[in-house]
Amino acid sequence: MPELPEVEVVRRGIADHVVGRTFSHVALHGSRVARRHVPGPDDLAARLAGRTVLAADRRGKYLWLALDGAEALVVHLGMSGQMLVEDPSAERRPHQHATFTFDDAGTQLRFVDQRTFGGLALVDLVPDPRGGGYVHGIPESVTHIAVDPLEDVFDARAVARLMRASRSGVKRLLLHQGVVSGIGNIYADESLWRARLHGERPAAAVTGPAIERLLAHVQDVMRAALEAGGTSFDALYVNVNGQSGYFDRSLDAYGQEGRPCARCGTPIRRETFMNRSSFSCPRCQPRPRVRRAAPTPTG
DNA sequence: CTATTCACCTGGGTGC
DNA sequence: TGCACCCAGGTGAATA
Repeated sequence: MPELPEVEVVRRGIADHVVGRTFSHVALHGSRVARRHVPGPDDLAARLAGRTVLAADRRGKYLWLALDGAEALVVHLGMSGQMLVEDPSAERRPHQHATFTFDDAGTQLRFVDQRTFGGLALVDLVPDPRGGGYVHGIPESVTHIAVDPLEDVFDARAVARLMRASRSGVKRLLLHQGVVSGIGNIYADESLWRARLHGERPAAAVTGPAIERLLAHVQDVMRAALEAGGTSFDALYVNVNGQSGYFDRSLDAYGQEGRPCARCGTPIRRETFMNRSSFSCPRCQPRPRVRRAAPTPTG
């Protein structure tokens, strides 16, 4: 599943191939891929033709191509989206929703997405209200997304303060893209394991320094995953050349149900949380004590 | 206002 | 072999 490190691998791959090139023709296959582009798919395809790519940028899990004319092609990979750089003569792939052809007759850019949770939109570029180092600004539709842990302007103390002001548990907050962006289920579980915190611990009951340590683990695990080319369990996540990352070999918690904890040997448990799975060590990450709002009447 | 739940989507896996 | 069902999960609209 593409979380920040996987999207960053894709961004780098795209940047190498498309920055400085000009679209000659964009074909959208079906209308769903452009459902977030309000004027519709025909408008999107028409307005992309002739535009030059100035940069490939990213915040959290949002990826965009900054274009001339102060607009950006925003790409969200959803759960299964891929951006592939391929020869125009290559056969069209199953679930290929968009084909970007350039005026130099070189490689094509293709958007492939099996589950179609991802999508494309053309959005105005505006100054970043959060002060990130984006030369071309950020898409207006990304302004509600928080700074991600790998940005220079990431402020762990500020995020810890925000988290501790909430009544939610730490995992729910890690997954909230308006608090800190780029974290999904995999890196949330990995960071919580490293920090020895159960995800359902109320953030308000964790000390500020402990939250900051948790966020430092988020940064560490994401940097390590990036170095390994990202995490993938199957062919759904691939880089622009169709290759898989291998960080899944380094996971300590996520997907490790029944395997011994690398610290203490206790079998990793799987719990249901927010209609998803959470993986943790029962010994290193004890569940929080259940707190009652009021004493239970006894008879 | 905040917090939580649910719809969206498809292929691979499993149980009968 | 077939078929029903479950599961993965990021996002944002809907709901409490």
